[in-house]
Amino acid sequence: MSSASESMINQSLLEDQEMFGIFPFHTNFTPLPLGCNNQPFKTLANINPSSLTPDLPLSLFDHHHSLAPKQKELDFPAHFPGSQILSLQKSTPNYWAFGDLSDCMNMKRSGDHLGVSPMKMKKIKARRKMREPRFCFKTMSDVDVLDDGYKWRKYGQKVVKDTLHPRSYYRCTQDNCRVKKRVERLAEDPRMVITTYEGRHIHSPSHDDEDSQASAQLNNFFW
DNA sequence: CGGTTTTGACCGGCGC
DNA sequence: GCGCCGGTCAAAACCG
Repeated sequence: MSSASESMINQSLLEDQEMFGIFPFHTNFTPLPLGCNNQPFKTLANINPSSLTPDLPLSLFDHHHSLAPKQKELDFPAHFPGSQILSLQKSTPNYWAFGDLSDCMNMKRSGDHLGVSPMKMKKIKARRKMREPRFCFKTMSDVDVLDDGYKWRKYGQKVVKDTLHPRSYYRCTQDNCRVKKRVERLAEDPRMVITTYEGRHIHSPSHDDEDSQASAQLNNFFW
């Protein structure tokens, strides 16, 4: 095993401990709650709003129950007119259900989303510990792949059981950036697109090389 | 010609 | 074990 892969493991462990994300989305999408729990997602920001373009608002999220010292809550709709909060939920006091789409869906399917047995939850946590940070959300959209400012290469497509629409798998095209996302349509409502992100970008979005100071500033907070 | 998509094969985890 | 299933690989096709 090379030292490179060792450092990759260390990095993924680090990333598991803190999960921040700035997620850009266009104003014509309608983010909706996933429905695992009624807990609203906290929105946080220490970003400079003037660095945001009107057609590409950014949202900053923290999936921990405690806030990082320098973060503060932000009224998103007011702060970014035309944009909407991505509504994401946590399933237990310190665990976010949206962190894993399949768990989320399993809970939903069983009709018992709050009643996950402690044993199962233990398993889920153990498994997740080894994973990159994740979150997912659903939007009403005609297009499958939402423009989030990053460049993606498709590396797979799969028909998942009991769904009509295939799931697509994407990887960030940037060298050494291991961020992945998957996109699928909801079987119950094909107007809905579910996007799941996994990992954090090691770079800012590439809206084709107009690399500004602002994006460099934001770099630390990107996925 | 280089980057991206397509698509069947492959593989590993999990439940039985 | 075995089979199912979701995720990934990789060769070929596609495309600008």
